[in-house]
Amino acid sequence: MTISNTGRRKVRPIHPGEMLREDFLPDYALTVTGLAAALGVSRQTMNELLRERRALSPEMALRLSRLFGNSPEFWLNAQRAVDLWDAAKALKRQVDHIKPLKVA
Amino acid sequence: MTISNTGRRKVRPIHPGEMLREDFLPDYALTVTGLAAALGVSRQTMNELLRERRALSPEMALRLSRLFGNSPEFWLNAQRAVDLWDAAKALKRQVDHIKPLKVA
DNA sequence: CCGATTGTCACGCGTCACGTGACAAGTTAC
DNA sequence: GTAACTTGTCACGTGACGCGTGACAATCGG
Repeated sequence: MTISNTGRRKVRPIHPGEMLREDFLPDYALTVTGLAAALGVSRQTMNELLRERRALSPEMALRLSRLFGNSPEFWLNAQRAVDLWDAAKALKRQVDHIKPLKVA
Repeated sequence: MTISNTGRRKVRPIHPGEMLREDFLPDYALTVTGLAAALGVSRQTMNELLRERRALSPEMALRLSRLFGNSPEFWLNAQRAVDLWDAAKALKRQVDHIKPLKVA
């Protein structure tokens, strides 16, 4: 089982901004400004993404996948993992009230 | 190759609201109101999702997966497909301007 | 026949991704 | 050594969107 299973993780999944900041920026020798320019977005947008202050949007996933040659799903998988982790944490009580339907 | 590959599809992927409306509602004999109540959300929220007027949120994916016994990823995969399809359509020109980096 | 339920609309609220403009600190050029 | 530029970051405003509430006509059940 690939540990990407949701809701069972104890620690918050890696934010895509951390991947960018820790791996991609150094590997490709890019600055925040340079990356923003290469993607065609504002420096502010990249800055906030790198600092994990905002989520990675589908549009951003498209741009990054084009630039780095990977898939948009790669980026969105990472974002979805943290989205689900955060949502599960916030909605745990409410979701627990939902009674699973019988298999019919 | 599973045809879930992104950007190559000619037709817009199935919206999760259509899945709910066409498959799950009939199979489980649920009404919009009944589903909303079972999930703990407002009728308006379910109505707009079923009519494909809004996207399926991570929170909603959690609720649905709990109710129907499938994974949140199942629902979010469907939503992501349409998000990417829409984004690719809207940003095509801008994304085409991005020059892929050399493999370094 | 009347009350409850159903699907849908209009409205307002809070959140969030994004761009623009500005700023201090650091770097480069001359 | 100073002037010009670049870098990361902050503050502000905007449009989009998920969600709940209240109201409505139509339908259904007792």
